[in-house]
Amino acid sequence: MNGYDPKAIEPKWQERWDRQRAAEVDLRNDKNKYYMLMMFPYPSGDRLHVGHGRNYILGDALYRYLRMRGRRALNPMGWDAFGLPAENAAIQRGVHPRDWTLDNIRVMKTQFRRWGILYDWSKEITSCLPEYYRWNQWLFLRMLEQGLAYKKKAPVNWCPNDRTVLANEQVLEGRCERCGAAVEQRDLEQWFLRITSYADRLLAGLDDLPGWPEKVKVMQRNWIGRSEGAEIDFAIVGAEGPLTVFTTRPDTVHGATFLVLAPEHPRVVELLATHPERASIEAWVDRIRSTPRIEREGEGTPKEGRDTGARALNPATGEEIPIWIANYVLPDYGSGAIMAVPAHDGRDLAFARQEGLPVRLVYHPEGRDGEATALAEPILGEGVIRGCGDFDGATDGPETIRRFIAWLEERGSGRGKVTYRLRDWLISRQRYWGTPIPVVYCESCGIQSVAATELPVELPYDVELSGREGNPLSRASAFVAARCPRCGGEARRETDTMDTFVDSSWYYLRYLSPKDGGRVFDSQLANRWAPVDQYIGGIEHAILHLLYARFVCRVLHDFGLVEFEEPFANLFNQGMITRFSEKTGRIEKMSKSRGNTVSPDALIEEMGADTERVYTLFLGPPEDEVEWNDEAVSGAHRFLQRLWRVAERVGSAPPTAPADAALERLRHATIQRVTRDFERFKFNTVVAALMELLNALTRAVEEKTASRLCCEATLDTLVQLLHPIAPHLTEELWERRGHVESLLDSDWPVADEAKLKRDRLTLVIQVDGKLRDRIEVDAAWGEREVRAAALGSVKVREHLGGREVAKAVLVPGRLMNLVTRREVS
RNA sequence: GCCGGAGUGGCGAAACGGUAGACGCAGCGGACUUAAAAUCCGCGGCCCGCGAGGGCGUGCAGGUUCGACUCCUGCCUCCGGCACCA
Repeated sequence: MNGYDPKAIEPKWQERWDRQRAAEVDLRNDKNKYYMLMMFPYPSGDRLHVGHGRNYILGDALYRYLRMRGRRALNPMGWDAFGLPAENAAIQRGVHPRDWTLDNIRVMKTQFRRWGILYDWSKEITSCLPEYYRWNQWLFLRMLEQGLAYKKKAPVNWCPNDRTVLANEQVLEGRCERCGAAVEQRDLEQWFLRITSYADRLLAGLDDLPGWPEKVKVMQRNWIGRSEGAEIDFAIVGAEGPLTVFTTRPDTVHGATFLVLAPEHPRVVELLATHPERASIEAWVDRIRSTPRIEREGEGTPKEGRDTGARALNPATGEEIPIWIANYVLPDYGSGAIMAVPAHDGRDLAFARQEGLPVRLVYHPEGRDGEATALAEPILGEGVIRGCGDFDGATDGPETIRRFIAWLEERGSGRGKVTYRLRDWLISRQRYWGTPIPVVYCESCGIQSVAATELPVELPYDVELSGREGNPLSRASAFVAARCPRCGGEARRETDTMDTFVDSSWYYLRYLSPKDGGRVFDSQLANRWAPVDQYIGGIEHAILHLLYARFVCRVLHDFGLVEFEEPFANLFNQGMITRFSEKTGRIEKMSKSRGNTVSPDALIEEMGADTERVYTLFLGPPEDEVEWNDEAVSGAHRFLQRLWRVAERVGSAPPTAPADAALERLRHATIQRVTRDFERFKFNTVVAALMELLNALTRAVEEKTASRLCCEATLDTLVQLLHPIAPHLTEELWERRGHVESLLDSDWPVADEAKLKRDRLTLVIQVDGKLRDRIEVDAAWGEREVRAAALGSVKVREHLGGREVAKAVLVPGRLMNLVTRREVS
């Protein structure tokens, strides 16, 4: 045998796995099925670095483990292939997005292969190909038909850099999630999906997901943002129709001393119609409306407002109160209008003080009477109602709120109402590289769906990608020109494309029948294989992708296409890999832009993919953020080299030797530990346990303390347990040991309880909880015998110092604690 | 501000309420070598002590317990999410 040479071994096994189609699953048999899935990647064109490697290596280790445990594991892979970078590459380098993307996919595939990662490539999907995206269009049309897709003119988030609109979820702190540019507000006609009508189901469903990290569920709950309260109608003096506000505190309606509308509120124009300074106020409204979100909604943003001059009637007091417009009221929450109760709300109080508006107490704090005019802080959660008739004496709490709602409903001036923070999902994008929205505009028939038989609406290949303002598709006249499916007349094709999160909202179902040209997916297979048993991906999708996928799953459920409502039974979020960045001078997430990436190519060249895999998994718990240490990689490499060397020498062990039982015990204990840790995703301690076993085996072989048979059995076990983590090396050793079948098809070792037993063991003796001695005891001994033996120890007697033992606690197999203090009674 | 999560050697970390620091990196000492690399063996929390040994130690302060890194209460620091959501 030669030394350990990963450069020879790794390609050999990669080729063999390819040839054997090692990961291909026949879906007709779903016995013992396990659907595992990595979030499909965007083929970005940047070569994958070791930080990316973590996800894929983690998934592959799980996959191989499942296979060895006898599961029929499905592990497909595909490409989230639409998106802006492809279009930007086209603008910058003149490559067509399609060619650029498909090239990147080829490169990424070879990188996966070099890592020794197994996917069922017969199920591959690529979202930018019409075979896939036609079903996005189909889904859209079904949703349009059901009223779940609609078009409306609304103030939307506009990214001036990417020159497209964004969904709410894609705006982080007022900035574009992709490029970081400050998002502006524009009024545009856009397509939306009605996710809000699923808000309650999406919220309730979270309670049925025990296999999801609590953190993700909390984030989704906050995002959906359910709040209970009431709508209250305020009549406008001298105008038709009431102004409706939403409030969570209908019990403070008597304290509402003015109303405030968002500048976008539809009645602003009407209320300002007769105002003497109408022009200047409208100019102010326009300025607020076009302010970037980050400036308008930032915490430190000063409150600004204008009095409309119009007045409303407080339905509780009958009093006339002014109607204001202010920047601190959000247009797209509740009804875009609030009743201001300065006495009991900090924001209203600040605004009232600034503008000199009146403050009226509803809840009067005990012993601090008549302070309303001097109030510096709002009264929250204390006090008793006064001056409100029948409600007098009530205290702040849900019961009082319920009474007020009942009272408002009785009088017809309000009703209980639940509001969500969640907005409808804006899916229109003014970009080329996405799924065309399949509708046409006809002069006489209006918006018309493209007929199902006309799908897919294919993205034209030849378009001019110049980076100019506006969607390149709208300048592709051959694409825009269409026929109205209803009247046959001339029509204009929709040029908006879909948000790429539409692609990823149902792709896990398409993997099950990727080539089916006749339907979106095979429902029967979907009901047998889905939901996905284990989904793995980054925490950055906690809201965006995972919420959309849960929504679309329910839609498909309601269409009768799947029986389940939750797409992913278990979710695992791996942590990211960090490294010191010369550029920023800090330890940061590994990424090309921060210039702190480590390329796997050189690493694999030098030490092999197995070394990278072992190191990556050994680095720390998979869910934690871990720092890449260039020097520490060699430890993983040394481990594999030592394994190789011991495999070469194992044959030299003697036929019989004294310490077989000890090595056997460790072998079985390791099987138990490793199996448990694989189940818990603790790959780092799996590696540690295997290092310990190897250390023991090496010692036994070197010192000739265990027999050849025993050493070989230990080596075989070690090789099997290590296979999910270092697949190439272990396959090679397994083959050299004379095994014929692939390790993937070998049976996972089972720990033998009997082998774990021992006759004598070392027990720790504590005196008053402090370790004082270790003694050899018979495993069968009970408390009495152990206690006698413990008292036989000189050290123990010294520490007892003649005191009486009040109590002796025996933890079998571990320790005995001798307590001298008496219980205090 | 609200909601999560985390604080353990020089570093990455481990530890069903039961011997804190397994495993590894870096370091130190030694073997092999003309030498170096590679490899192998040994040491390694802090303090006192020549030593045997003893004391202290898991962010801080308390509590529960025979026994607490682990459970409870209060605080500090860091990280993440949300944030004028009425």
